[in-house]
Amino acid sequence: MSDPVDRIIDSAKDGKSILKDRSVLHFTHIPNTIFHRDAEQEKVTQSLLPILKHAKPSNLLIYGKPGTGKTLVVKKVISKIQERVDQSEFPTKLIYTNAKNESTTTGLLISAGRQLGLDEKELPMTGLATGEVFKRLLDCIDKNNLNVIFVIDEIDYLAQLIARSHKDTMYQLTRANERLGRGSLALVGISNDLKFKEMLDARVISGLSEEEVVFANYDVDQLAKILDERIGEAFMPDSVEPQALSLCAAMAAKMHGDARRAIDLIRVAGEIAEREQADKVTARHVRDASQKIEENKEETALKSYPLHEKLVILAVMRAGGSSTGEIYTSYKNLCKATAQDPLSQRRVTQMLNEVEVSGLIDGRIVHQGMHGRTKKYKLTIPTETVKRAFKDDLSLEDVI
DNA sequence: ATTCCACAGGAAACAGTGGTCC
DNA sequence: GGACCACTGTTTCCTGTGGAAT
Repeated sequence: MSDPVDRIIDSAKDGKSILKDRSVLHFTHIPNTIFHRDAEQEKVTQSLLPILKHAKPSNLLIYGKPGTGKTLVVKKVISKIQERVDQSEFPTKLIYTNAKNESTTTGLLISAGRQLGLDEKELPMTGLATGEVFKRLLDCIDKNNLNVIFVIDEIDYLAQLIARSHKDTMYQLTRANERLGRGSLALVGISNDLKFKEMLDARVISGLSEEEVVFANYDVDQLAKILDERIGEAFMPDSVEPQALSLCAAMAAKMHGDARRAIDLIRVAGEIAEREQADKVTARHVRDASQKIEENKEETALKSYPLHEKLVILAVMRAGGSSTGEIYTSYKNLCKATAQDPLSQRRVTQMLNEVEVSGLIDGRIVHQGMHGRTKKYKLTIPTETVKRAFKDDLSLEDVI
């Protein structure tokens, strides 16, 4: 019997690859043509165009579900504009941040500052008041006479952060030009959530949405066309069955027409097919890929939780379908078994809500009349997935 | 009609960490 | 070195809830 490691390496080396260029299937890849987005590209270009005439562009708000090509279009337009602008005479600067990656509003401003070239000394990560961080940012723009386009992806998260911290960062950002002597700052907000404006102050809304562009969801045919183009670049000729392509498009169309999801699916399906040394990617590979993506997502989410959240999830698993009170009792027992100090019931209720948002557990309010009101929780994923995700956590060894 | 249960969930306060600024 | 700041994670306190029981 040959060595299993050698056998796999040898077969991979000898087997012919059906994937030609997998980087094309990565989400950062910007394709040459962005299908079905001509009107949106025109609108975005129009509103940023004033910068070519040395004037301040309008603030712009872009809406659309994930995977509708919003970020792609913005990046393309800005890179084209940057090619045309005379940098020596009219220095333009693009700053891109994703609000989802920042846990605080100050963090977002500091990330912007770094991209403007401010170092740790000029703009420290911590210790400064938000107003001071903002002032240093504006000073930098003013001093260098910069014309900045500040793209904030997933701006709805920023709105949530602001709602939590009661700061007026967003208002200050939209009115930054009033404080700038030289240079300018234009905001491009990208949001997945059409209703996010409801969270904002009327003053901020008027400042932010001088122009708006809405990206519609892709339908099955449009997704199929996008996939066809990417497959042509990424795979060897005739290595993806038409049924596999159609299934990918159909599955992604069900998820509000998410092109990114469609591309992920075909990539993972391709990798599965390649591992099996199949000649072609089939519909079965796509179904396997879909299942694998889901499982990975759940396991990663479970693993990323802190210890007490994990204990709460285990408590829900043990007391499946029970009320908050019963779950709390189960949680306290788990704490005892793992030698942890239990947190308050209020905090555990809060954690249950947080976990519910992620979709791993499902909560339903039940009115029991004389027996009060409670919320009953149950796991939405198999208990096996939870056990698999937690098995490497040493502090949970005794309770799994 | 009123009472009562078993919580849900908002608000405020607090403790602790890790930093800057003067 | 003390005042100040941002932030996280938590506790404490409190009000609200809807239907069964009385």
